Amino acid sequence: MQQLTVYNSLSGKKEVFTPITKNYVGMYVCGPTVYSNVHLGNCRTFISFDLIFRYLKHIGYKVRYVRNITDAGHLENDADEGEDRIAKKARLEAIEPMEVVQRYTVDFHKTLAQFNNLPPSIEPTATGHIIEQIEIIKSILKKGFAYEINGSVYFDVLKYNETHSYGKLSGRKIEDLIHNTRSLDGQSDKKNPQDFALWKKSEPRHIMRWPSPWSDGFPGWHLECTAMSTKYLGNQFDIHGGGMDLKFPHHECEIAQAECITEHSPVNYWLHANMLTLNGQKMAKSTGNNILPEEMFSGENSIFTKPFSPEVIRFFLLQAHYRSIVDLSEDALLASEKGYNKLKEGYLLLTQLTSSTKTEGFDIAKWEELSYKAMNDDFNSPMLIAQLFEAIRFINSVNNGSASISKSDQLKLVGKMKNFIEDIMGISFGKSKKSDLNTALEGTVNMLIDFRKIARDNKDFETSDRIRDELSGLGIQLKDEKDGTSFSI
RNA sequence: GGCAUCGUGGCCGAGUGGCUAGGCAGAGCUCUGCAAAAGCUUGUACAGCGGUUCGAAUCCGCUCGAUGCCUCCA
Repeated sequence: MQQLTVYNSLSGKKEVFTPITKNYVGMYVCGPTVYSNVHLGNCRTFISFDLIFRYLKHIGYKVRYVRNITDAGHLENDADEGEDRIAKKARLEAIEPMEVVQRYTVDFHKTLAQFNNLPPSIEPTATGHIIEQIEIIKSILKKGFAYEINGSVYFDVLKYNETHSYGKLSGRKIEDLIHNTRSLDGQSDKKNPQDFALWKKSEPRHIMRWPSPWSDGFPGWHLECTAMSTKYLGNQFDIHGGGMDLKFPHHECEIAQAECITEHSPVNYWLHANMLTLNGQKMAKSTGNNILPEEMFSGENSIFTKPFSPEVIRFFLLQAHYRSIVDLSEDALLASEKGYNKLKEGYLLLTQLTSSTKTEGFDIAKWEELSYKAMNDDFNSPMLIAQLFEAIRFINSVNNGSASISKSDQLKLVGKMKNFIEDIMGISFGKSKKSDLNTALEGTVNMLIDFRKIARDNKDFETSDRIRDELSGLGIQLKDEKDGTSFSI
């Protein structure tokens, strides 16, 4: 087995992946803020890391995958004017904050399940780790890298930068930050605009609040990920992932928070999934440039002329590398849908192939090697898909009689294809699988095929075409092959 | 303005210093009663301009363009 290499955002290079503890991987991925329905752009990131999680497990690692739920602590504007996002939404809808959290957490889980994502090993919530966050703030204060003003605590970026390097993940220099950080009007307690909140004192109207040594308030956003990742994965762990848009300032701040206490890098490999765009622009909750998965599945949206299934969308996303920007367009989805169907047909055909004494026209060992090579090269799913289509071409050739496969190779290939398609890529073929047809309906279609054959033998093409066309209208496609007629849905 | 990433054939999208990515669409052929499906054949693409090199789309520089981040964001 070749070595796995991953692109580390911290070094800007592909590096050989070596876990801290042999055979074990600790992976933390920043989860969603649950104040609205998860949109398709959010899903892309989680599908990307689902691929990574699945592959790490497949090649034998025991993976602890931690993905948080942010249910408190997101500042909406600049710190001092900010209010908790969850709380604001709750007030607008006159319900409890935790009701908002519950509703959108359920939506999040349901949506990811539709995309066939595996659940993470641990899914901690920010509100469940207030105590841990307070402890970290105490440590940072003790180290002298934070200061308290009016009940709020801020991280002192300039002070930290004197002995550490703030900006090493995103390639920023502190001077540029000082020069470029927008200073909003209003009475900020912060010493410097680039400082960030560790603890915020709640205003009286604020519903979500917890007691702390400094004030009744709530923790800063960056802190929760530090608290939850280190609690479950240790002060130093293997992989930290998230969307590209979190690189700065969120992940940069996480590094600062952890390093100023432990004096070593908290994360060995930083992995960032790139954005999904719509009309060439990043999808975002705030701008309204987004589409919900449910709107894609149902077709009830103003962007696409037809619905697309979760399986097709997942396949579409995996056809691009996780580090490239993908633009959502009807043409691209349509092409993927056809490709997905071709893959499905070939995959289902494989088990039904008539085997020969030996395999000709395909080198399964070489094919398998190239397939793993693709995934070992920074999880290159598009290249793996290209390999899958090589196998599909071979399967179709066997079906046509221009290639052959032995019984043992057939069994072997079935297993490998299942590994790559279902286990690693998480692609399923949903309800349209022919085996899911109930036997009565399948028998009926086969009966119609028999009648059509009789008609064709009698050169009654009017009848035979009518059977074919009407079945086609019902979504059942007949395929005349050398030794009879088969069908697919 | 600063930082970062990217710019590949009709569309989507990998990739490497010299060897076919793949999918969709198109063309021709085979098969077929006709189709569809499938198979075979077919596309001299790598933003522009310089430079390094025996050789660059792949390395370097510049120009142009796009996107992301610099404020919450997957």
